[in-house]
Amino acid sequence: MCPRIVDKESLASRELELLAAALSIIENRGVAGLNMDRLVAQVPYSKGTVYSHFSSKEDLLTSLCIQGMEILAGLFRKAANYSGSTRERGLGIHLAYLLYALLYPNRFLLVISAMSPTLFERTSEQRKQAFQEVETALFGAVVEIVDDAITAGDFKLPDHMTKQQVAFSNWSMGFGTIALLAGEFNDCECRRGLNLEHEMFNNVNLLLDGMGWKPLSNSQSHAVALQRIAEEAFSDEMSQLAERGIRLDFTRPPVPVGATGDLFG
Amino acid sequence: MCPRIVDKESLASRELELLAAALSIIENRGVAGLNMDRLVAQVPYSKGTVYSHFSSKEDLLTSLCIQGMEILAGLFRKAANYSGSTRERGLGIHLAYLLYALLYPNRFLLVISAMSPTLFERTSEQRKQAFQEVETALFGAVVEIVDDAITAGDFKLPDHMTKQQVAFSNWSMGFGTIALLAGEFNDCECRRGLNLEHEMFNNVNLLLDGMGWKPLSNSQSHAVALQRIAEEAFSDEMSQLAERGIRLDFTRPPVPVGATGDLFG
DNA sequence: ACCTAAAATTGACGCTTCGTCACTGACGGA
DNA sequence: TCCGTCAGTGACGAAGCGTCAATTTTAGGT
Repeated sequence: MCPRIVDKESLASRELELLAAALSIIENRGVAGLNMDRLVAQVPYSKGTVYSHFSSKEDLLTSLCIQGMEILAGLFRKAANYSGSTRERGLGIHLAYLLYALLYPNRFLLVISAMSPTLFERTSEQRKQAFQEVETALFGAVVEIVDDAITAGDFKLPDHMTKQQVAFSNWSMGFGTIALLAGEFNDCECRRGLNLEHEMFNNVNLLLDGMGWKPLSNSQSHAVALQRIAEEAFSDEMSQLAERGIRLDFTRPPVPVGATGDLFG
Repeated sequence: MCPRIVDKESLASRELELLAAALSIIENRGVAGLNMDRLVAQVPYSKGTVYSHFSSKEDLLTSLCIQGMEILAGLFRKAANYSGSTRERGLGIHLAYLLYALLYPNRFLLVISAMSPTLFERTSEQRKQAFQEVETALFGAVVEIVDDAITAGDFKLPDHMTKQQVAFSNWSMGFGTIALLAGEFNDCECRRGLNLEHEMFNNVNLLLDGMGWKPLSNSQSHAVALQRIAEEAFSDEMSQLAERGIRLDFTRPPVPVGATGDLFG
């Protein structure tokens, strides 16, 4: 009359195990290479058990997505806690986003997939809600910095815009830049010569200047500030990147000229 | 020794027929609802014939994507030919992008899907090349306007940036804004109260101001200019939208306040 | 120690969908 | 009339998803 107790803890850890296995499959064989049979084969549980955690393959992918956004939230927190001007902290948020995309490219691509209804409409309601919660948390961190900037007088809300809208324009720019440049799969002529970290901060600084977020950009000064944030707030992430042969140096002159110069005249 | 002649023309028109059928399935039952058997059932050709046009389902989707980008290229041309200041023509490009996303939401979502390797890595080489060609054409149209702006003296290339990079930052902002707001599927709290057309031009004007593209923004004046471009260069598209109950009015005050105000303080 | 019943787990199976390939038949020349 | 070629066909094999009847495990109750 008193059957097995559902041990919440080991249940959660098993879910992590499943997610880790799924991610490793994706890393080895691409998202298309992930299928439930393969996952089951790689893990000491049966299909039924896997399906007791995730209502569908898409639910699993969304879950992986959420996990990634939680990592990103941690990075955002580091940026928000950085002691510097509000503009520097704003740059820090974008740096966090950039580091996330470079450290976990597969996870970033999953977010893009999650925008297509195909994926999202087949995830469980519960999971969708979790997704929105992390998203709100991420967004909230940005709004907070905008708020601080207003309080500090570094920045005045543009006409007819709310804090939320300002945060959103930053999000749009960050997301758009990374989405278009992430994934080497698509090395179209248009993008030849473009370099993710440089375009990211070119774009963001133009935007922040446009909204009058002080101190305004003198590319060189911002490059130096950025480099310091990277070293001080994100030393771990920077060295993880370095281990993979990716060395970010924001003080270096922007683009290795060539290749692109002639294309568009 | 002289078997059936491959009539290039009817071959091309059959391809259009297939694409139209595929799109109508997507419109009725979503991307997930599109499958090759259903397509074959809806069309007076057999599976084998369909597969002689498209090497895989993904190849078909990419093809649909390309077709959409060609439509977009047409809209870009209208914007580029508009007789007004270079900044107005720049706004026109973004307006074209917006109209495209509103008139053909399914096609826009396909572009997003196309960013995920899952889709792209399974399309034929030939199709990939076609994709890059349209993309380059689209991008070229933007670069051209940037060039005109420099020539006209409306705008000075920011330090260390090329025309290509400036065009790219516009693309990032436009794409990011639409991608995050398109698709009602994802109506997270963060986005409540945000309105695609207003955010689009808030964001773009901030960016253009940031790069010093004259005349600088006085939101009201730009709103009026935008409204005129919409009416003069895109009257067809505007009325198509109106038919579907979507009335764009850029001179209206930005956001129906409420809902969002309290959420982030 | 043994019984019992609910919960947890299993994996074979049914179903959908993709893409192929052996076949058909239409057509023009010999 | 016969032949060779090739567009077109659709039945079929392979692969993957998700289910559910059967089995095992667990922890009180006796």
